[in-house]
Amino acid sequence: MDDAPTNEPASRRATMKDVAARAGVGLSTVSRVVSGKPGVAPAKVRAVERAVRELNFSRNDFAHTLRTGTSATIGMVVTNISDPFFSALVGGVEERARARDQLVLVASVTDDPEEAERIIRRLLQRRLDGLILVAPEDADLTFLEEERRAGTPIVFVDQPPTGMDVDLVVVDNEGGAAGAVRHLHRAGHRRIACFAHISGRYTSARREAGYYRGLAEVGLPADRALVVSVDDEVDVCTEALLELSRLPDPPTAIFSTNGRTTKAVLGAQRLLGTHLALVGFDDFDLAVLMTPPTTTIVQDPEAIGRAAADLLFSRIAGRTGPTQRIILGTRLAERGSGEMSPPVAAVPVS
Amino acid sequence: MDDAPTNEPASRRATMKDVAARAGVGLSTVSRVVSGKPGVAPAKVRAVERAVRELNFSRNDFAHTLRTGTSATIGMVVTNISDPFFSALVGGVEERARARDQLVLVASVTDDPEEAERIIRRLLQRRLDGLILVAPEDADLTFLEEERRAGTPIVFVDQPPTGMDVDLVVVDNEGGAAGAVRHLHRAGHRRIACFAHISGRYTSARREAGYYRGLAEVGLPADRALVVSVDDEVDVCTEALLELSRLPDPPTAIFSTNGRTTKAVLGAQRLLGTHLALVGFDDFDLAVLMTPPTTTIVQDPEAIGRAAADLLFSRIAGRTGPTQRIILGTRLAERGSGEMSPPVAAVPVS
DNA sequence: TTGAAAGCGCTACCAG
DNA sequence: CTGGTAGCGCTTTCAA
Repeated sequence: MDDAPTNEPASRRATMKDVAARAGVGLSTVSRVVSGKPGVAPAKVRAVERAVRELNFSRNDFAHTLRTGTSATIGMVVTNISDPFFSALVGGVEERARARDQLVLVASVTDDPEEAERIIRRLLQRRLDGLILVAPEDADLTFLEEERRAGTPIVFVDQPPTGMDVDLVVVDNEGGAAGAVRHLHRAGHRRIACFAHISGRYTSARREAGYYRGLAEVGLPADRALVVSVDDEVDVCTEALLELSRLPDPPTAIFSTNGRTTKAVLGAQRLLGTHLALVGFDDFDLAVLMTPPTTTIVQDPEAIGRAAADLLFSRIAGRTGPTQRIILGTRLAERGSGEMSPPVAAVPVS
Repeated sequence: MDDAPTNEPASRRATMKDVAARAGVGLSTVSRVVSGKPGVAPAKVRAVERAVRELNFSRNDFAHTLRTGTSATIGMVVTNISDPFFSALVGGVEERARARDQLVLVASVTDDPEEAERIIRRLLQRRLDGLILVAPEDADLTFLEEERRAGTPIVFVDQPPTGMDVDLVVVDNEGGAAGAVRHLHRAGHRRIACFAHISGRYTSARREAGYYRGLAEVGLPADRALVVSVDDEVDVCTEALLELSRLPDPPTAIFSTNGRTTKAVLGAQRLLGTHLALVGFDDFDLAVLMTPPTTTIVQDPEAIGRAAADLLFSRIAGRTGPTQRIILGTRLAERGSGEMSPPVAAVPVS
């Protein structure tokens, strides 16, 4: 019946004005206390803090950002958040952002380049302090130049956009792939096939290039017949495996250019009952539980994320100068699947 | 020397005022065109659109939100974005949000309950339209009640907060676990161990309860000695396995309460060379490539995400009424690891 | 040390 | 149909 606060109605959120009224001080004083600015009498500080607590006040970030022009938020765009590689990447960025008390606005886009552009534009409307981006293949990202000029730092990860000079964090795809080939050669293999992901994404292409470089390094001839284009489907890999087996001089080992392809090859080999040696780019969870355990080229997605975040924050902090590209190394995790398989059967001599 | 735009300086971003000036119309007209409101002369619409393009204008979302009070953004808090389960969950939410042209602000928190509260508060300062939350264990979330009363819809997923009546989406943990036990019983197992995750998180506890229910359903006695607490470490699981094997009447099968534990058990069995039957809650990528392929209780994290998003959006749209809890079913993916292992060796009779 | 007041860029309500 | 104008909640001069 009276105006005592009942429980139901969605009570409007408290603003600084409310706090000021309650604490019996001016609006500016509240602002100063809330943002931790010095030069306020201790008594008033206490009064304000009490009012804040009582009113459950929390500053409206939108008003704050509108006024100051800085949002304490960075954006991140990945092509597929469900992919463990990308989610680990986000994890690395999150970690660094948290340390700086920044929020990360993550958007996951599909392969549709138009949609990617729409989402990125949406993100940018947020007047983010900066942006970390896995460039969607085929997307026209030139509008981002504009954005960078307007003052939003942008860092690309995993793969660079075409035709732009940008801050970038990638791994040494070529070096890693070459190392895989050297490893297989050392194990005695002379016919090494390459399963390249058909999409021809930047990383696959670099890794295929590394495959050729590795062959050259160990003095093996490059044979186009040994390079097949596949995707992550087991069927497709099975088909490719079959075709390879019909070659006059079939391969004894496979290098696969990415994690999903490696898993598909594993599935195909199981289906076919074949046991070609295998080294795959990208580590995965259960590699060690395969039979035999799968040797992989390991990259550290969290480290990539951290490096990208560090680079971005240094730009946000005002570092100028030429664009920077950071190339992270890879590591060979040797687990046995690269070895020459025994000539006939797997039955050990007892 | 003159004021022609050179390339270097970080040119201030265009505002509606700039667009209005350029197009020779009023500010309100620009606002109308930009937000697609009807009732503007076609000629002016075109003029504004041209100016927008020329100035590369994009609406400042902060000002928009400040004015309208709605941010077209929902928040999502997960405990570990790098976990494939949670990233798939986010993927499901993203999918639905995208369809509604909403952005998702994802924050990943650690196990530290204080930090979780800080991050959630930060998120809430953004005046989000709604929040989807995986309740961090042990965190005191009562301050969220306040928030809900202030009008921010909140949906919990995967596990409910303690002591709050909330909108919720979970899977039928108990039913799934009971199904696993029934499956093992059907395969002939009479001594079934349960590997429960030590943290005692909600899901593990529910699944352990389901294990007991399953035993009861098939008329098997509950034996506390068969229930062990483990984490995701291979060592710990190895130890547990060893201990179990020393029992006078050792188990012939294992039910494991979550994906990470299942993988650890797999690793432990490989280490020990044991081959107990195994059914694990949570599916994983390479289950089919294990030897034998691992039978799992499958839940669909993307479906959980979608359901949570739908529930949230219906609240945002104004649906009132009692809280709703949605329980999603699980599915048994039978792959062979639940079968009775052959009495002696795995060598087939030729 | 403090409060009043002028906006940040936008929307929505006016009167025309 | 259109433009002027009053704020959304906050920060930041500027005087007092």
